[in-house]
Amino acid sequence: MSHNHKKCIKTSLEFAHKVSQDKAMRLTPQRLQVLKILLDDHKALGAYEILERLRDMNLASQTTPQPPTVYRALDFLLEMGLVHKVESQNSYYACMIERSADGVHIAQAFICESCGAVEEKTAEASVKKLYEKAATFGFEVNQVIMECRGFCANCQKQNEFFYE
Amino acid sequence: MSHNHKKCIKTSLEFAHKVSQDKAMRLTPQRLQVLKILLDDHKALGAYEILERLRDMNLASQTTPQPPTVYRALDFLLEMGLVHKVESQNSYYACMIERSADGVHIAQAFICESCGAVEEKTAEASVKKLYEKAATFGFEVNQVIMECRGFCANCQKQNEFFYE
DNA sequence: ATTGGTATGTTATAATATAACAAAAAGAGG
DNA sequence: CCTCTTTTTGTTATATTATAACATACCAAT
Ligand SMILES: [Zn+2]
Ligand SMILES: [Zn+2]
Ligand SMILES: [Zn+2]
Ligand SMILES: [Zn+2]
Repeated sequence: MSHNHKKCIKTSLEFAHKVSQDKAMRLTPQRLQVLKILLDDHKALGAYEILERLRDMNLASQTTPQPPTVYRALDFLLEMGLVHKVESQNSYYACMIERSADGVHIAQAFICESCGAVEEKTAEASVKKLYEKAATFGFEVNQVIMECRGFCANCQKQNEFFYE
Repeated sequence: MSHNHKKCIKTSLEFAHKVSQDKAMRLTPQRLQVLKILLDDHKALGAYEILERLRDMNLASQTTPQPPTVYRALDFLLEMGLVHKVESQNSYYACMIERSADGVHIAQAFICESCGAVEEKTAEASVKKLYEKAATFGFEVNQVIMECRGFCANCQKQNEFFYE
């Protein structure tokens, strides 16, 4: 997945500010810091990895960030739809799809088990089928979790020799 | 979800024995005990809930089961496709769909957030769409996780007054 | 019987997440 | 600006989920 990641970050941050304003929610410096850590690249990080980076970034400060700090920031960012959780590995990544006004949406994550990269895609088709299935037995859907684990195109190339 | 649960358990156990034989894997008493605990009803249990029940069942024995005992049994049952994990709540439930020879399959779990019941369905349509999406960017799928959280038909009925 | 693989028992600890409460900061209204 | 209320942050402790490591027991095949 090669792209202009600087621009990618810029767009995401602009959207984050916008959606926070719209919802009258406060994207405080701490929350922003966590978001930036996750935007750093397209990988999912565990809460304690985020904590480490947060500490690295705040060596000058008098206080050392603690776990609740990270989890609170994540709660906020998840709520705003700016970050998603990879349930199958208890890790978190910054949303990377173009969104309309509202930040909240169903994410479909493709997680590479070799390099750890996460590709997020919209999932209208699969989700539609899933809703149809739910309807067949009267299930009312609140939340959909779709995760796909495997190998990204890059890692397949790099490991071609395995298949010879 | 009303059905003949006695028969439901019987069928599942028979299948478990069969698939273990076929794969030359050993469905030992401990593993069987954990499976039976999960078959008890169509809910997902956490590993430590399973542990408690296991302890209750083995009060007579000299030894008290420990966490690794549960996790090892779960690893086995997951591997055999006899049990699935609900990634979004770190819990486990016994597979409840009719399966062909091989026990391993993609499960689609509908989890009621009110009563905790899990309905498992086959998900061919959604999964097909998901594979198609993966193909568009060369992603090689190893594992698919599909979980749907919401309210089952029963709980909707019982809470109708909420919507008045 | 010996051996090599598999399963279990046991202890300790790692990794993930939250409770609870105090202090500080921010926003709303006068 | 001052006060009140709500939200956010700091801090300590602890709950919850999962695995490492190593010893022992079991089982099956030579
Ligand atoms: Zn990018
Ligand atoms: Zn997203
Ligand atoms: Zn049943
Ligand atoms: Zn199943």
